[in-house]
Amino acid sequence: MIADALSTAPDAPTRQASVRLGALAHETRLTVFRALMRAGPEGLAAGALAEAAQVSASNLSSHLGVLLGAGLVSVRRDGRQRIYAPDFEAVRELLGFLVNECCQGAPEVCGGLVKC
Amino acid sequence: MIADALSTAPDAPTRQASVRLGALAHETRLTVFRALMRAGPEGLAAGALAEAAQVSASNLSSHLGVLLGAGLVSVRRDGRQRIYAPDFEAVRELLGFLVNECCQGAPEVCGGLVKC
DNA sequence: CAAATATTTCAAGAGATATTGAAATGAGAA
DNA sequence: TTCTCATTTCAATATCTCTTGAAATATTTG
Repeated sequence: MIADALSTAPDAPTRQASVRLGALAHETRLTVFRALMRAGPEGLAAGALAEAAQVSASNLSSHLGVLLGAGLVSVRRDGRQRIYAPDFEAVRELLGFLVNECCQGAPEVCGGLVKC
Repeated sequence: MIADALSTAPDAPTRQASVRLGALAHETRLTVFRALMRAGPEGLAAGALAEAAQVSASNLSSHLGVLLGAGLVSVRRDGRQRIYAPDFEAVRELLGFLVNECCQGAPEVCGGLVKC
């Protein structure tokens, strides 16, 4: 599909949002993602995440690949471990997309949501 | 699995959030959901949604079933059409879950997000 | 260098989801 | 009643996604 001027392909933000939502739409990945958000920019090693989520290293690794592919996390190497950290900008984008969607129809849905 | 005191099954909110995220994690469904949010409580007929998302009636119907199963939308019958409407309470719950997760690690991610 | 550690990659099988088109259902209109 | 319209249900197929375990890779330590 080189040029699809006549098709109704969803726009890029919608596509990206659905990829990111899909990345979070798995209990193991959501658990891992929550742990990373709690950990903050420092991040956590893959091993620590495997333990937190109670899954095998290889299973975890494939889930981390999905989160990475969605751009929700990043990795860096530290010695023999790999440290994963949340990508806050991506999270902000995703939340912004959802909030904007919901506010269009119902501002009251969002009001009072952010109580940081 | 009647009693899983020793297992590390994710808690109910996490499970519910992952089901709802999964329901939104599809371009057709996300498009449909956006249209419903924009339409507001009045909702939209299945036919209108099929046209908006450019998919067949039967394909749309199965996607609506997923959104319904996740509790993100409700249906009512009006003559021979079925009108779908967003469930704002469910949306609020989901956004609240995400925002709380992200605020735990990084309050600044959420700040200034709600500009309704 | 050899051993140990942390993690990823790969391949295979299982399971879940998506897409189609045809048939069924349930109104309302003629 | 019979026709048409709006929508769902069903069954079949196709396509992803998950999970596993074994093997590969990279890095530090002895």
